[in-house]
Amino acid sequence: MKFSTRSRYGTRAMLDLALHDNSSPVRLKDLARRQGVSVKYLEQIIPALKNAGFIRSIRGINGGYTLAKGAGEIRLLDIVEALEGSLSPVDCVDMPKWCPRSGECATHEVWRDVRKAIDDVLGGTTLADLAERQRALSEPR
Amino acid sequence: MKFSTRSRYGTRAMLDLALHDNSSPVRLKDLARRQGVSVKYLEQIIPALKNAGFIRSIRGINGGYTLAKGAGEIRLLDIVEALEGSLSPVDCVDMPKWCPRSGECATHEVWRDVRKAIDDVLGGTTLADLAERQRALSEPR
DNA sequence: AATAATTCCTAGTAATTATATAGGATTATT
DNA sequence: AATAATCCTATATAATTACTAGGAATTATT
Repeated sequence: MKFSTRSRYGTRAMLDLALHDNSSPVRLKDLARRQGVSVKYLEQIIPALKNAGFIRSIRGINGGYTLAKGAGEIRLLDIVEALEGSLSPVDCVDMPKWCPRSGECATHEVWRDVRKAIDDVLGGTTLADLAERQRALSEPR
Repeated sequence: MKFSTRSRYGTRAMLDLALHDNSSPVRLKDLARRQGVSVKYLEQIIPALKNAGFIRSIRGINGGYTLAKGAGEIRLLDIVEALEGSLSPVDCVDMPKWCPRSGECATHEVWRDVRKAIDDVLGGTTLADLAERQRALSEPR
């Protein structure tokens, strides 16, 4: 019941892009250095974010990545699901038929509740919210 | 981000024991048949529940398992953690030092919120609640 | 005392997933 | 033409998952 490093690194990458939004494209090299992840591994994670339509890439020299939408339109739920797959703690939540008991199983209902609770947290937080939290954390006091 | 079969089967096993509480000890054979799991696999899951103090075993012929406490005193959170380990979606939630960034990382806060949401659902549901839900589901209407 | 039915314990194993690394192809600026 | 970036595909390794197997220990019944 852990998120994979893909989700952790990928979410941090999205946050990094959000914080550098209104500047020139962010090079993978810089992103990797700031986040403490290898370029090669990030390179493998990024396509999922691109396919999901969250980021745009610019190739060639002076290339890099930028957000493809406003940070306020991207929910953390979407990011993590793009990287991790469904966040249902058991398969019967997404596919009731997957388990023949699901219709008459009380645990099924609880797993559904768990899923909803995760949805509410991650679905209620946008990348803009996350960036704001980050700025608050980094702010000198 | 899935529960293991240990958690799914183990929780169902606990529910089964709760539903057969005030009768003679439940044999693993019967439990396994009703839940559609092999005896051998359940045999491997059960010790975690016993070590956690949730069930009691009676050895020898006519042996089996019973709950060791009232169903109302056992939270699903405790059961799943006994079977699954910590439900924190990332290690930095339990061990902030595990990631050097945790003190200044906004994602850390969100992962903490996710953990809390799961805690609230699973910590707010006892085995007695689950059994009641199950009875309601099985009830003829 | 023997038998049978149960839990208990330890080890093994095949498949999958996680976490990367490697090498080179493609693209665009200068 | 050179350079610096993204893109694509393959490979490696370690850990985890989901079991299975075999037999030892225990206890009620006969």
